[in-house]
Order: sequence, then structure tokens, then C-alpha cells
Amino acid sequence: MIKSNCNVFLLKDSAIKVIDGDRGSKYPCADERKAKGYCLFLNTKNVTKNGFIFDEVNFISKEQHNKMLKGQLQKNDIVLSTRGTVGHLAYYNENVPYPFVRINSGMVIIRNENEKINTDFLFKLLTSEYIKNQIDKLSFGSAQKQLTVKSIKNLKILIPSIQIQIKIVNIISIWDNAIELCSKLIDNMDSYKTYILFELLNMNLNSSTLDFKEKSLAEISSIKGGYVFKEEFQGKTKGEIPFVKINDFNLPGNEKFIKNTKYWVNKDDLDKMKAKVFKKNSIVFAKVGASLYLNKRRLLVRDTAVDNNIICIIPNEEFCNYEFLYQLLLTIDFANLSQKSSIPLINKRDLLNLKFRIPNLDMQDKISNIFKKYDEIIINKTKVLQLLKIQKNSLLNKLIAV
DNA sequence: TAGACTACTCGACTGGCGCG
DNA sequence: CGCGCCAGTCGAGTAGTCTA
Repeated sequence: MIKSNCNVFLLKDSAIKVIDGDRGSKYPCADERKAKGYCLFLNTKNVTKNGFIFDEVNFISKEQHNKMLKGQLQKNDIVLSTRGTVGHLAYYNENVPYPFVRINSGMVIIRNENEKINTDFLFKLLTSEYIKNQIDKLSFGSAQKQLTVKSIKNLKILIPSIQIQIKIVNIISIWDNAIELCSKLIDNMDSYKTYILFELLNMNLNSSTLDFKEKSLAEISSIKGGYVFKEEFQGKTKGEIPFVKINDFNLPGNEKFIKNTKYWVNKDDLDKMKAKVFKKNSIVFAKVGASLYLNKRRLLVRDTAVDNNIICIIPNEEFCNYEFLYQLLLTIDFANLSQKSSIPLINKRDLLNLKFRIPNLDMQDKISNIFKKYDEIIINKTKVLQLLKIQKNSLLNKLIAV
């Protein structure tokens, strides 16, 4: 759209400043950053591929803030990550609730001082493939990617007339708004589900008409660990049996059910590894390493082999509906069960002793049907969200038309 | 031999050194 | 003093050994 009637500039020739943070002697050390304080001190977790995220925030005091020189954000500044994960962008506009914000040593500020460039447009342009490709070429370092201020100043930008800039911003904003709404909807649905389940399971027994009985996990299921997946058997991307590893939990489509795995094996491989398959409707999750803090649970949809870093719960259908047990397990924070050693670990004994209050099978069916529908809606909304993001990027690239 | 546990790799991230 | 760079640390995941 804009290629034919726009000008190409270097960032440094366009009255756009690239400002590094203060990394001198006044740079705050780790114990000077607190959960509360005067000035938000950004870390790389705050500047993500989806813009600012403020789940974990660090602050410095007013005194420290005043001592430091460069690196304070002004409204409408753009933040670019330059070390480790390079190329993440975030926009410090009126939606950010912190009045005083500083960048850390792994970021720069991009400040637009050109009246002929709309800053909203500049931000959208910087997030396009056109700029991403340049950043990929400019970043260096094998162990750790880096971008220097000098190279950022040499980024090429395409600037159409201000009217066209505003048109592009308006079009892309429709997608941005839809993406934001969809994300909020998914978050709210997730928290509401957790709340309802928690309330249900903690109802006062005396006032409840539901017939709850306290049972241990040992009474309603059996528990078994997975098998060592020797390297020599890894590599097949097709086969008779999927072999699930922790990483597979994160594959698209595996949000609740293990539908895809990176590696597959055949029966012969399993025999050689002395491994056995786990049945459909078994519940799997991480048993070792920091990944168990992520509290991800998944359901098997077919006979599946399981890695030894995963533990598998096989529901006893006489007492317990697998969907109900899956939902129950989602309410448990395994951080509380983990052994307090250098590496988090949960063992079978602790799991077997876990106590739950569960209703009869008929009621379990009814409850789990409600949650199943709820999960389906959340998974569908997640697919819509992914699609919106793809559409937005493709549209942006078409509008920038490189 | 199943389950528990340890040791390790790899890559991301952070703090701050040191050269110009 | 500023900026580029490097080394240490941490987090996530993996593969193998130990032991009851």
C-alpha cells in the first residue's frame, strides 16, 4: 500500500532518538529493587513480544531514581529490548498505569520527535516483518543476541504521508482491540472457572445437598511414572505410538489433550526401552524440575508412551470420572507438595495421600460436563485469538507492503 | 524393576567490567 | 562517563543412576 508513495529514511535521520539507559555507577543492584516503590524499573519480563506485561514488577526508591541520569520513559516512548531476547517492543502510552518508569540495561528508548511521524504508526511499523527482518540481520552474538544503539539508529523506516499513517493505524487498531478483548475474555473465563470449582469443592457439607465423601488419590486412581526415553530412540516424527515429553505440553492443540507429540515410536522400540503405554483418559503432568511449578495438566487421548520426567494418574472409573479428576487436579498447586531441595520434585507417596472431597459418580458426570463445555469455549477462544494475531500481522505486512 | 532422585545441558537473563 | 561486551546465574527441561 505505501511502498509506491512513501520515503525511506534511516531512524537517525528522522528526528527519532535512540536512548540507552543509565548503566553507570548509579545502576541499582538487585537488592535495591523492591516490590513497591516510586519508580518502576523495567526488566525483560515486562517487555514481551506482546508488549508490556506487568505480572512481576520491581521498583526503585525516589532517591535512587533522582540519582540516575538517562533512561526514564516519557509518554509515547517506545521500548525495544536489546539483549538476550532482542526485538521485543512495548509502547508507553496512556494505558500504562505507572507515572515513573525506567529501562534496565537490556533495553533502549525510541523517542519520536518528528512532527511528520505519528508515534502510533511508528510503533506499528516497528512491530512489522519489515523491521523484524532488519533486526534479525543486525543482531549478533551466538550465546546471547545483542543489538547496539548504533545499529538501531541505522534501521530503515518507510514513512508515508501523515494521512496514510493515520489510516493504517486506524485499520490495525481494529485488530488490536479485538485481540485485547479476546485475551481479557479468556483470562476472565479461566479465573471464573477456577473460582466456581473452588467454591463447589469447599462448600459447607452441612448446608449442602450434595453427598461429598473424602477420598485420597490412592482410593480413586493409580499413579505411575513414565519411562526413560533413550536418545537413540528419539527422532521418528511418525510411528505407531506417540511419546510425550514435557515440551510437548506447549505444542499448539495440546492445551488440554495431548493430540500431538514431537516424537513417535513403534512397539519394538518400546520393548527395547522396557516401556509401557498409558491408556486414553490418563492425566499427565511434570514431576521434576521447575516445570512442575507451572501446574500444567494434560489428558491422553490414545495409548501414549510417557517420559520419565512425567507422572501419570490413571483414574479408577469405578469411583471417579476422568474429566472430574482432571478438573480437581487443576485446583492443586504442586509447589506446595514439592520437596524443598535444590530442584523441585514430587513423589508418588505425597500424591497418593492427597485428599479430595468428591460427590457420587452421577454428580461428577454432571459437574464435569459443565466444566468440559467451559474448557471447549476457552480452547475455541484461544484459537480465535491466535487467528486474530496472524491476521493482524499479515494485514500489517500488506499495508507496509515491502 | 519401578520409582526416586541427581547431574547435567542449554539458553535466557542480569550485573557490571573495562576500554575508548 | 558511556557503551559494548563478557561472565556468572537462573530457569526449564533431559537423561541417566541409585536403591528399596
